[in-house]
Amino acid sequence: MNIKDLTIEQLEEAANMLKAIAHPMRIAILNYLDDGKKLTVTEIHELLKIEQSTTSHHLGILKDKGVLSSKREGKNTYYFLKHANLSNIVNCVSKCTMN
Amino acid sequence: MNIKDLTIEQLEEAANMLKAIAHPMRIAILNYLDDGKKLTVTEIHELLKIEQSTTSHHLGILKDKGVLSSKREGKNTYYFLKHANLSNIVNCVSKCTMN
DNA sequence: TTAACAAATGCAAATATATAAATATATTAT
DNA sequence: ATAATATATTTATATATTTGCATTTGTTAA
Repeated sequence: MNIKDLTIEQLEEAANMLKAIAHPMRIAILNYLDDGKKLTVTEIHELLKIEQSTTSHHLGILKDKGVLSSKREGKNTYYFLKHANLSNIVNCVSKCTMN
Repeated sequence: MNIKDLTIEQLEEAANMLKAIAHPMRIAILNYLDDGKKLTVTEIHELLKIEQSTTSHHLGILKDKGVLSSKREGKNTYYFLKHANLSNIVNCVSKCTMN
């Protein structure tokens, strides 16, 4: 299938995924989750110094749009990249800002 | 410089770039502009079957955020990718939708 | 300079998103 | 069952984005 022939639904799915990533705090989250790292909501909330509810909200968006997965272990929920290659997107754009 | 140490300004710039891309019509536009192709506003407006002003608006956003460049030739303005590697982002996300 | 075409801009209404405070739910230990 | 901790959800307000119509600006040819 040619990439130019994406249906409107596929374009929307791709856009939703990118939209999920396209936020300063969510990019910062993804930068911490490279190399298969797994972090809890509290760890991320402390690393980024943002509200717990805001952190949970951002993680929910990333999970809902297929960027992250999560796994509960006791009281904690660990979040991690669903597809390792999604790091490339963040790396690529982040590098564009380092000139 | 470590990618984890991006400043808030750099995170915002990266987010703005991704936000520019993260729209169904704009992804469709970028899919047409691979391999260094150059297309006019009218060509894109006809290919995508969207209003001329809407097309121009989307192209303006992509240019403003550093995704596209443009070059006027007579009555036409040609738009093209500013950095060839930005195709990777679109390819990567688009492929995620083709499973 | 006027007509015709190409592209960009101003505007308004509809829709979507971000944030944080407050509250609710889930899990574990006592 | 209660307390303590971790996470998620609800809600409200503020802000941003999308779209197309109408208009304006830029360019070429007659």
